[in-house]
Amino acid sequence: MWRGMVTGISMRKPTIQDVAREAGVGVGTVSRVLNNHSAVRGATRDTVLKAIADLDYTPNPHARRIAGGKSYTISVLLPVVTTEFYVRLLDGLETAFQEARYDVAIFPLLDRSRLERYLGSHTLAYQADGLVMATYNLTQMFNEHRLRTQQPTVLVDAYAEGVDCAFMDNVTGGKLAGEYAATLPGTLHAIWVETELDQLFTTRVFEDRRAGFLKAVAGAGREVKSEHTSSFDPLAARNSACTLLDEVAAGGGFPCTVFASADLLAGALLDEVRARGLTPGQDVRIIGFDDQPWAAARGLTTLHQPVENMGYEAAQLLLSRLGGHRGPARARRFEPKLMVRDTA
Amino acid sequence: MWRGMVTGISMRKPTIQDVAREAGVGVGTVSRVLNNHSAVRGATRDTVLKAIADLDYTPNPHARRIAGGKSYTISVLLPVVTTEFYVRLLDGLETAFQEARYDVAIFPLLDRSRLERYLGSHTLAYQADGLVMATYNLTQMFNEHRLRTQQPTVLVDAYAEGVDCAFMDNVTGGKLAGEYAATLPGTLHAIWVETELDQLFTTRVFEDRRAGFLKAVAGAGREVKSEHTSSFDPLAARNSACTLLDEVAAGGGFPCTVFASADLLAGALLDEVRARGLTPGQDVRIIGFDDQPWAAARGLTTLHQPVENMGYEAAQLLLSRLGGHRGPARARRFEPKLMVRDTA
DNA sequence: GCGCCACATGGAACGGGTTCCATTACGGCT
DNA sequence: AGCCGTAATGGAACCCGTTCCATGTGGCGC
Repeated sequence: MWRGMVTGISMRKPTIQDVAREAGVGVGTVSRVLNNHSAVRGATRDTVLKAIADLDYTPNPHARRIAGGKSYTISVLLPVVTTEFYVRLLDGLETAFQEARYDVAIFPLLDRSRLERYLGSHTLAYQADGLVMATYNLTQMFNEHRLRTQQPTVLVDAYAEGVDCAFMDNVTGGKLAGEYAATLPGTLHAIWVETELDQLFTTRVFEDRRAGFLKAVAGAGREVKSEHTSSFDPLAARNSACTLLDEVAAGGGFPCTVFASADLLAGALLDEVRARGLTPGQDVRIIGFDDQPWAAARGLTTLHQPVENMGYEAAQLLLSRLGGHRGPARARRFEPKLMVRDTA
Repeated sequence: MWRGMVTGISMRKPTIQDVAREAGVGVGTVSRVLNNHSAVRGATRDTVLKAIADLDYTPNPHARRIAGGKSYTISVLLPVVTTEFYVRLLDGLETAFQEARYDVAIFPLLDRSRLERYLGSHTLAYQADGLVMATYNLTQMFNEHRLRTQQPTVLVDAYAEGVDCAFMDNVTGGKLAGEYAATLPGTLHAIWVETELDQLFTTRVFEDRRAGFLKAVAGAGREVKSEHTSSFDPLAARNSACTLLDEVAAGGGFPCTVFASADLLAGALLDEVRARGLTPGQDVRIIGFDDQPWAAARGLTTLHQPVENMGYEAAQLLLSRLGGHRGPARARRFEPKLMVRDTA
């Protein structure tokens, strides 16, 4: 039920017929304008656009779907929607799909059973025209699903042969941190996140950051004095910060430089450094990773990941397939960027 | 594009026409069977259902929407989707709506700007046939939205005059905790969660639990020796546990009974009790609140909230409005249930 | 046996887009 | 001026359920 905004009088929601009549053209022309099927004269297009604006017309998405025989919907499968990373990823994805007049349906599937329920379900899986999967390793079930549905698919934050992918180059990220750290005075240290091994997700992130970091440091002729680990949780992060600082104090003392491979770790370290009356960026130089929203405010030197951009480009890969593009699988690699601020 | 499962040969997805032909009836009859419009003879219904099964037919939701002139979609607005509480709430909501052949669109809107963007948006807001709002306080904007769209609305985990509501009775929850705690030996203590005052959300939860608890304890002729607060975060919870235990040790000593008004607090307390070599359920009796998934495993005595049930009933309230029910706003109250386990 | 009514059923019209074919308009060429 | 080809355009047919009206059926009462 639609009601006119101004008058409050009940009136039908305008249809493409109304627009066509208002603009003095045929419905086909209006449809062509809406979908950018370019065979429309400029003047005609303007008339139509004016009529659309005048009537405050919005095309009915359901009618479009049934007429077009497509759902104009993309399924996005990801572990959770509330972390910084996925919020930004969705931002990029949604921007791109919106431009192309596709809807996005988001499925937060945190465990294998939910993922498999999705992949096995007719109703859900057949509904979409395309599939975006973030951070998942490809299971056997996925391959069956893909074969069955023939759905164009793109992987984000993951890599596999034979599928379009967009992923962050964490090795380069670690390398950038390492190269910069090698130029700083004092002993070198690192804290890594130890991820519980879940086959379901791509968990090479921290291994990659580590590989890049160690290689770069070694390449600069320096050595890493100590490496620590922590789980991804504030309490554990604070503990590992304590351990590290105790060790440095007991050893050669300050200054030192620490690559904290996630901003969560870097933040906890920063807290502990301050709590001990030490000066960040002087006694203890800290390089984080992620560029969380608070990082700039707290002056944290860290690696910024172009996550929105990655999402946008992933969507483009999928859209090109939906537009009929054939050819071998493509992979897009994205590089983090070092943001030098106060802490290092 | 739909492909037959068995043969792999490309074939059209079956339509209601196909079903009608297969069953030897008219399309109207098939539609009536699908929608339980009861004026169908039992035998005919069976024939139709068999045809549906044989053809593996699923109705096209988009066609249904455009033909029915409704979206058959309910918008669910909530702060986040990943916490235990909302996962369970959604479970109940989705069960009920699925039974009624309604789809659910979930909008996690954590801040005011996003909520207002939703409420102000034509496209989003008009799309749905009904609205479920969880945990939000009603803003001016909501009232305008409701007036404009005339959408049936139900509030969950919140209460307001003039709107259908379903909410958890935290006062009774606190009362149950208090009554039980009053029967236990030793001094009585409590830890409350201090919520930052956000006008956007209903944050009376802990006030209500406190009111119920204090009243019940007083009613049993006992007194609360000390009350503590903590923010909702593991680190702070652990700290407040330390403070409390220190205080008890310095005072009359053990045993004592603690009502930790959220399982997060109770868990941290349990950790600290164990860390100090004390025996939970003996030296320190702990009553939590929430019945998190791990609570049973760790033997935590706590209050279980029938959250799924609340979601289900909230959906029923909305569905009855969608079915044309008139009449004054109704409120459904749900009571937590005490789960006595090892810790108290 | 006849008339009625309630119930059951078939199917046309409809809803709002997309697609495609037939038609028109127009610029360019002889 | 006359002809042609192409770009632009109108609109019918179509997509797939729902709804509603007209038709058909059976049972019941007299």
